[in-house]
Amino acid sequence: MRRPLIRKLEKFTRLSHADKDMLLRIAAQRVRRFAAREDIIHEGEKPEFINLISEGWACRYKTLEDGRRQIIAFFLPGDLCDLNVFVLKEMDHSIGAITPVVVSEISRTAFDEMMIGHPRITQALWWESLVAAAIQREWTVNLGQRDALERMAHLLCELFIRLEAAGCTSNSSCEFPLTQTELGETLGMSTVHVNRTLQELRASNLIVLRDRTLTIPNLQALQDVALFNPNYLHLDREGRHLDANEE
Amino acid sequence: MRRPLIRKLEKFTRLSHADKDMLLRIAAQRVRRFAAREDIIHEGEKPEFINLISEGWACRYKTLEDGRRQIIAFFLPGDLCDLNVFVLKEMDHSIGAITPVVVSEISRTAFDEMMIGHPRITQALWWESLVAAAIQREWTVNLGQRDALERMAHLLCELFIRLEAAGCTSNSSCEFPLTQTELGETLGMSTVHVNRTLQELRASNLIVLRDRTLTIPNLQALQDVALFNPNYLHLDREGRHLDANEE
DNA sequence: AATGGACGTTAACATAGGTAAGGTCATTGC
DNA sequence: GCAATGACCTTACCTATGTTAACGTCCATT
Repeated sequence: MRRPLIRKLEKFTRLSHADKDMLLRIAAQRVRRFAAREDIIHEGEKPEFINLISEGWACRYKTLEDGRRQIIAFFLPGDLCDLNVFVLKEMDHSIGAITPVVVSEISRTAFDEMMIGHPRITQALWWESLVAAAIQREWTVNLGQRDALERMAHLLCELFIRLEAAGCTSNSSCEFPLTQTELGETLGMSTVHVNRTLQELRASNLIVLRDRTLTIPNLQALQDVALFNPNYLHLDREGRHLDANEE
Repeated sequence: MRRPLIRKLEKFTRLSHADKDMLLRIAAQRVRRFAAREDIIHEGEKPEFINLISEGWACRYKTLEDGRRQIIAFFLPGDLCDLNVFVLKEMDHSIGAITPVVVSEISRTAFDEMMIGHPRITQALWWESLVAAAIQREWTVNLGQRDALERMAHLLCELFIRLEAAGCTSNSSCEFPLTQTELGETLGMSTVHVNRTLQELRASNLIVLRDRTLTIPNLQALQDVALFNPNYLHLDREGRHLDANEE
């Protein structure tokens, strides 16, 4: 097992054996599987669990009355849905599987237990949720200011770096299950223009994308095209905040 | 004093006198004033406090290397910056005043104290931060899927309803200090097109905007143009989650 | 009263990106 | 084997929005 969550959290802080055991135990408690394209939670439902994506890709999305769909976020292996979601009465959006997905449901009690007994995990989870918020903000910038080519390049950089943090890349390649339609729904552009844009990135040798595999031969070059600044992912380990709970 | 934070939190839950006193006391501890256009926090700084906007409007924003600026969020009276911000090493964006602004700085200790002694407040603050996240998601939808007219209408609906929750409206009017440039930086469009779009909304009698005052004669009509669904603001009091901490 | 800046407005023109339509290729089911 | 489907790709055409450049108004400053 690749344990993407642990792998990712360790980008931020060191976890003890007890911490890691706890995380593994919680992730094993209630496991559910979903087929590709299936909804994990529907808009309007009352959330009962925090969902942890253990395997596969999922997304948040919202659909307007007239059918337009916007993908709001991607969940990659090791990603969690909102920690505090219990506070809300109902979901204002849906979460759907992109590939076949394995999800661990974390109950409120299990979560509270963990918060009390494992301050290191708690802090790491807050970090992870702040990073998720930072990503959402960066998407706002992406949609508001960047043109199609920059936007696409930016998304690819972000996904690649996040996959790397979860241990889901090898060299300069990763699995890339998104269809051009989904890319369009993410970046606010038509599939036709997604296609044009991908062609352009291919022609400049910035990406190789074939058979659901993405290769980025020169990440820095792609970042330059995208005006990509990775600071919002807060991945530098120095960022951790050492406090009295230090073991 | 209008106490916009208390007013807003009471949209979600009932607060005891002790709760309200606590909030007032914390808000009075460290007060700072900023001039219009002044930065409250710069990208790159280490955040030391949670900022509460007591009076005036502020915004989060990010600037790309080449100067393009995107406003990522607005802070209206009663709004808080990220609760958990202490966890991060440095700000990945800036916060700037739009109007002259009064800010209460909340220290980590004050915040922790409050979390321990006032579970009702704690819960209400988590609610407020989940709503902020929901707003950010809705902005993603706005920028990704809606055209200029819908986008503008949507923003105006959201701001008006949020101001209402903070007690900053009278009838169908509110102060509206944003310049057309700032609207453009928010909605990802040129100032010229902002102007065209506002003209169009005026011509349809959907808004009156003059002398920094916005009037929305028929909010429902504006919502219809915007495909605006207020559920993401989670303002219905029934939404509160009553748990063992009930007093 | 003159100057300058911030903001709003308008017009003429340019273009990024949308729409519609249709084609290829692989996969699946009958 | 053939129809149906879904992903991808392409072309031709069209439009929403950007760009540039004027110009007007209102204030604050001198």
